[in-house]
Amino acid sequence: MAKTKKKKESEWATATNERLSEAGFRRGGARAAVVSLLDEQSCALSAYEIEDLLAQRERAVGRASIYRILEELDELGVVAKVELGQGQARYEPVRPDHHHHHLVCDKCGAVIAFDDAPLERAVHSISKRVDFAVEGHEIVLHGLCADCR
Amino acid sequence: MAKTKKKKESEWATATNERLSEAGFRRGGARAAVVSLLDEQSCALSAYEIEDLLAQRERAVGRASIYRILEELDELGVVAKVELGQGQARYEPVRPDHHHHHLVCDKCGAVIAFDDAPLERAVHSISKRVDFAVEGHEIVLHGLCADCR
DNA sequence: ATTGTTGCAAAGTGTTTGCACAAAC
DNA sequence: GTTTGTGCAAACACTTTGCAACAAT
Repeated sequence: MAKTKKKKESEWATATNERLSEAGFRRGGARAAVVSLLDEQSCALSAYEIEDLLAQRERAVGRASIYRILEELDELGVVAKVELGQGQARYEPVRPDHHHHHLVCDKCGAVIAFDDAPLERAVHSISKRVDFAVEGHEIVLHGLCADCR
Repeated sequence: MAKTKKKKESEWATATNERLSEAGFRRGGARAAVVSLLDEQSCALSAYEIEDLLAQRERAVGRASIYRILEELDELGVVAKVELGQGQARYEPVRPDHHHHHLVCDKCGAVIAFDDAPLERAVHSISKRVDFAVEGHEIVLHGLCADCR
């Protein structure tokens, strides 16, 4: 029993790898490392955070590759790019049953996820009302987190 | 009767100028031009759009000054800086009675304002529920506008 | 062997900062 | 006359692109 390195892979990583092969991508080491790291995340990471974490824990991946891979994953719809008003983008795995939004602390930059059914309902009902083909939405609440308050 | 240049100034510009004096700012030409331009806007402009419009219509203002002025106005709470996921910030006058959010076209970049009471209610109720001092919120719906669809 | 993938360095874009001069008080 | 405001250019931070080497098929 020697498989020490690989942690169990969740549904997201499995589905993502499947989508990647379907879309004709080859299995590259850098992409595998990014997918594996994202798979462990429940919330959004910035490209720099991904770079640092990969350098420490899995396998160093060049910054350009990280951005390229994240863009591919975003286009495939398996990753969501979110802009939380911090001057940088964040990326998180899309798990259809774990849709959520973010609280951002204006002091320390902490990002906290939350979800809310009435909010989703309100957004859905707006989507039907406007002369606009709504494909997605992003909701950011900002203020001070419990620690900074 | 020679006053050809000055258009009528709305409540927002009046209130903003008042806030500026209260806060100890002097009356500078660049800031006056930015305030006057924003005063005419109902929706958000980027720093570059502001620069271009000022160069054409009112009085050219250096880019650095524009950013500095917008930051001051944002800190005074009379301007809102909104990040719509377009890789640049946008700025709009804060009119308490005209709170709104944005639809962003992913194809042409168009920004359209909308408001919705149930949505605001949902956000307000979340604010009370979370362990976080919510100070503001930003809601962006993205997709395709009527023209691009 | 072919074609996609990766890393490096360079270029790009939006924003901020340092500093000297001009303007407001 | 002192202090703040402004413009320019340089510096910055994040992201994208060009290209040569590498790996997957």
